[in-house]
Amino acid sequence: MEKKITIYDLAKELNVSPGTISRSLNNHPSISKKTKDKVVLKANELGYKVNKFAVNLRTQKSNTIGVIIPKLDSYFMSTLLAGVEKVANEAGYNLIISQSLESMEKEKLNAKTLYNSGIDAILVSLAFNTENYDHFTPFIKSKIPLIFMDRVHVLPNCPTIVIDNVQAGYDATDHLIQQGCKNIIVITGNLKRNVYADRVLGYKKALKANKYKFSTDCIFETTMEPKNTSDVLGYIKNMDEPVDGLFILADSFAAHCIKELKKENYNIPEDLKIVGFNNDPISVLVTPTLSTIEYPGYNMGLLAGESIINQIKGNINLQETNAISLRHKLIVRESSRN
Amino acid sequence: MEKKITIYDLAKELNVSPGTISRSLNNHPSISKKTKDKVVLKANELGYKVNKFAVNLRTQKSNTIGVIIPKLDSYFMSTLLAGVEKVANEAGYNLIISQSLESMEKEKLNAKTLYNSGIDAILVSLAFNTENYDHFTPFIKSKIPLIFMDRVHVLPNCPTIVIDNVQAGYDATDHLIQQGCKNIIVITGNLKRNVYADRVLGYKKALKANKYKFSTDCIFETTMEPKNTSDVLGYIKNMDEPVDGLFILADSFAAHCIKELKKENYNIPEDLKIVGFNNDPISVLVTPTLSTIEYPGYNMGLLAGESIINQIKGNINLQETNAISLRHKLIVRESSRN
DNA sequence: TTGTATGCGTTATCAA
DNA sequence: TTGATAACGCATACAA
Repeated sequence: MEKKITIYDLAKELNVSPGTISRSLNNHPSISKKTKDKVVLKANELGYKVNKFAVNLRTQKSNTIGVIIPKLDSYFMSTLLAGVEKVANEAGYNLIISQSLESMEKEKLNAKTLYNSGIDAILVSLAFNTENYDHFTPFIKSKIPLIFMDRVHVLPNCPTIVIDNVQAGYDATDHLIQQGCKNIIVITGNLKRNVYADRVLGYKKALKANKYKFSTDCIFETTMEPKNTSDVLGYIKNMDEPVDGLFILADSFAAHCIKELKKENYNIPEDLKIVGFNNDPISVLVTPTLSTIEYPGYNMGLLAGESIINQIKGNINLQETNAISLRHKLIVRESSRN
Repeated sequence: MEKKITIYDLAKELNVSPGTISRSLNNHPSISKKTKDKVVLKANELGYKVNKFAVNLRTQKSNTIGVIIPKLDSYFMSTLLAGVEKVANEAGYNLIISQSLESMEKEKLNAKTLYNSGIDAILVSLAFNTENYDHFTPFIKSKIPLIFMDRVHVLPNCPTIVIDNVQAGYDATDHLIQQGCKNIIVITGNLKRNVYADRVLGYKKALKANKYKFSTDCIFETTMEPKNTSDVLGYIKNMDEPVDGLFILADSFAAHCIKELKKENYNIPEDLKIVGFNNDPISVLVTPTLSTIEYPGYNMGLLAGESIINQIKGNINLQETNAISLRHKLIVRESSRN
């Protein structure tokens, strides 16, 4: 382990050719068991370690998957990543992870870096404000598999892994309506992102199906940072009709809102019913416990990992699996119960 | 971008040698501005992209930092990682992240994989049950910088980045004592890990300083998974003397405990005062809000990133920076207030 | 079953 | 300021 041992050193030691060493180490079928054993033994003895740099150059592959996500420190994302990492690791792939910090510019840089670093495939969840997708074309042109997760965009040959956000939005809204809410407001993140836009779409559909009238006033867009709860409260208080239902598209922000609302003496669920999104652990710890949509982050990660590895290995039918949709579930808790 | 362009292609196009191309692209001082411009222009025109595999092989470096952490999906860890990633990214390094899932065996595998993959340095936070550290010796022997973060172990030439867990444990306990608690129980994770052992040590010190007697019954070790709250409750209820203080070494678990305790009609803080650890976002959302120790995960990540990069670049004095300790802070909230 | 020889795309040394 | 050439360590096509 002191000096770097190469296959040439082993070859010299054992009086065979470097080719034989290489083949033995890679368990090539043409090599006799005897030779293989001999080589492997010697390799361990001398502390031989393959030089991945050479292997990579030779094979033009890195056994590495790149990942771009908005932020590492969110419950959903870290759960998703945990899933991806598990699958990738088991399949012998490493993960290079970078965060866009919700900025398209950083996302572009990350994409470029990852492209140059020679990853075999890439997994992406888009930043809040990404509206140009040219930074992904190099991957497509070079036929490097690209899969979008959760915050997706439709690009040729790039499968997406999502839940049915429209239906989820519908389910949540319909539930609030069934609970008797008359004036339901949606608190959403950036509507450029499919996840939010689709949920809002579902909200509208549910209103329509229940013959409620829709008004754009009922949509409040925010960055969903804790400091912005006061904006939400201010907005709600100034509505003409009293608000009795809140559909907040992220549990963590919903939890902060609940805290503020309680301070202002709103009674939840009596005066105001709330449904969140994600089934973040916070949802069972907050008082009242938060109704929400279960969002299978870990499973999404597992699936994304499996899919991308299948694509790398070429054993997948792209046409058939262009958009994978995972199942969501409405979980009713105290915050929306009568 | 269609066919792979190499420096040879550029050389042929421009009638210069490949060496000149390489030097131009790397902004080597010996090349005239005119040639450089010409080369760069052509490179962009043809969509040239360096082959990192070749660069890595040639230079025997990968500009990549390996990371092993117990779990990606915890607030503290994802925050820590966010910090590391930021610094690394800005310095032009990629992060290869793998999780041990709290298992020493997986940690060993991860270490081996990362070692083989040719990372330039490695950052580690140990699994719950790691008690053998041989899997790190290859890095030390090969002089690959290794820094332990948070869950650390003292190994030659491996700096550690931590907070003063002993003092933090002392502060929390002393606070509970000052609030009038007579019988304080510590709920801890695996005591093999410095973070927990040290906090418990601080707890003992605080008892001693206040002339309280210590009993091993006052320490309850658990995996701190939500499902284990009932064990905690059972334990507390069966104590001879009524418990009036709880020092729970992780906010997330503390939050779950509070929920259970409230169900059992404990009054917090009247009957029972609680201090957690980490200043997890949950601590302000739970009712009552949770007193805790602020744990600077993001800053720890930044520092870890900076330190490891300094070490890679060789501009650091190892002796001087063997153990970096970050500042913690007791945050008093409702759960321990009189 | 094994050996030989070449190339993967760079960087760096030495000469010019 | 530039060119020629030799590594870097491995995998593989082709020969033996």
